[in-house]
Amino acid sequence: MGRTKGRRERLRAETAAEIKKVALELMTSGGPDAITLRAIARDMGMTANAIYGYFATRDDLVTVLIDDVYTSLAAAVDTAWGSTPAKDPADRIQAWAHAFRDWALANPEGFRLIYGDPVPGYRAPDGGAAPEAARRVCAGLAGLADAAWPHAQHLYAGSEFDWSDFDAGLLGKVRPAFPDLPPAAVALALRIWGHLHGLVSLEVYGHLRTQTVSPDKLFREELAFLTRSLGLTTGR
Amino acid sequence: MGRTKGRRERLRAETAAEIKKVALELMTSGGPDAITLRAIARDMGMTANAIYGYFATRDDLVTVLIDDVYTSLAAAVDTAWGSTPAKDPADRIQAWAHAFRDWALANPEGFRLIYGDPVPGYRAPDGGAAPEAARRVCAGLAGLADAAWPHAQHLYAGSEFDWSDFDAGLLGKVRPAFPDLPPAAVALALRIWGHLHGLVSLEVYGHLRTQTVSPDKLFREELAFLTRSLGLTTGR
DNA sequence: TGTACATCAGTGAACGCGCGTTCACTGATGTAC
DNA sequence: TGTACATCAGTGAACGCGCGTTCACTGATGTAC
Repeated sequence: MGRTKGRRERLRAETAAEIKKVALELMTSGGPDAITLRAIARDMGMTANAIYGYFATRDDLVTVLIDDVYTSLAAAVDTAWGSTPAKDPADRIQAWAHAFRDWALANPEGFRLIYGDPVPGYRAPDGGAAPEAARRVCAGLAGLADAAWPHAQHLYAGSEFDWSDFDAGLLGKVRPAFPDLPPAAVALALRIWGHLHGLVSLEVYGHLRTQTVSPDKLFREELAFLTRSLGLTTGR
Repeated sequence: MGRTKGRRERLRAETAAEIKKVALELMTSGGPDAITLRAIARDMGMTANAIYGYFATRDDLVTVLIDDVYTSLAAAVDTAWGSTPAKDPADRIQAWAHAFRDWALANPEGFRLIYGDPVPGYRAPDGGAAPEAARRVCAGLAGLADAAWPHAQHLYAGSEFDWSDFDAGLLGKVRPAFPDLPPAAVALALRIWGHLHGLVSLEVYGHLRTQTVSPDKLFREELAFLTRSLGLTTGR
């Protein structure tokens, strides 16, 4: 009896998952506004209004999509970080960065959904899992700077940054987790984010593939220079 | 008679320019797919079909928009580069990079149009000014690497790149202009592009403003580290 | 085990909307004598 | 300078389309006795 009920629930969950999967696939081929209930239904061999049994509205679907996708990115980078020994900062940084890129290449629609043009007509609601996932990614970046800081801090003696340069919300996330991090290191974290985001988004949006056939080699060289410039030696 | 004819032509050109301006404004507030003939016409107090007097089709309008915008970016970076003395590579690099960022911040819609999600349903035609503008921006980046290479090349002794890593089209643009540039320097140019693109696109898409109130300071520090890591000293 | 009932995933027709595009037109601006 | 004509920017109605969403419904799946 629990069994039969479980079966219905499982089918429900599978259909909901398929709706999300198809929505992301549609986005890959046609941009964020290709996520239409009718197109999803068409792909699944259903009628459009069947989707209302799973999501109250199109915006609800998009919200769940963003939450899912963001959480999956956060999990990917956290896992990579956690499964590298803490004593080797260069390896940890490289693991985090590679996890970031690998996730983006495996989920290009997700990357666009999070970091690209907003879905037309969509406004993010207050709740949802996305803010928490954003916090984790953000804390991950701060962790990169934190790991490197003991070796790199002498390079930042002349940094012009102080706490007032940063958003209070960001500091609220970062300072409790990394109490020893100075403003210059937070700026370093943002710069590292810029480096990673730049190469990855050029690649996801197809601008890099038209220039080089070896984007991974480029990314590896980027990380080699990054860790070297932070005074770290790497085992990789 | 040349006068009166000139007047009509001037009015025509002004209307065409206004259509393009309004189209970009619409994109700012609503993403690329907010560029609809009806919305443009509404903003201008015209009927939608009046636009057909200026552009044969909506895709035509988008094509002209992209051409215009890309050409204006190419002009901005070329001008900045050209108006800095060749003897000071660090200054030239910083001028080029700042021109890139300043242009993007002044034309965020343009930046998204060139580097962001494609306009839904739009396919770029073969002709147009965009490829030429892309070539100029690309050559500009190669110029950055070229300027820095004499000072920086010792850092790239172990580079794994060779000519086969790059797209033939890219090399066709770059090698004639910079015949002395080795593969490692082309990779450097792409990495620099990544750094600039990363910070600028994070800023244009609003991800940086939620973290720091001083994105210019961050960009300046980025360039300071870049030129320093390339073995260049700067007068700025 | 068999039958009557409840649940509920999905249907099919319909709504109002904004879109790109076409068409026949109007009326002001400019031209020719 | 005055009049007849040509140009051409913009109008207004209409088309077919895909969209989100609502509604009353059907029919298979599961439940209770």
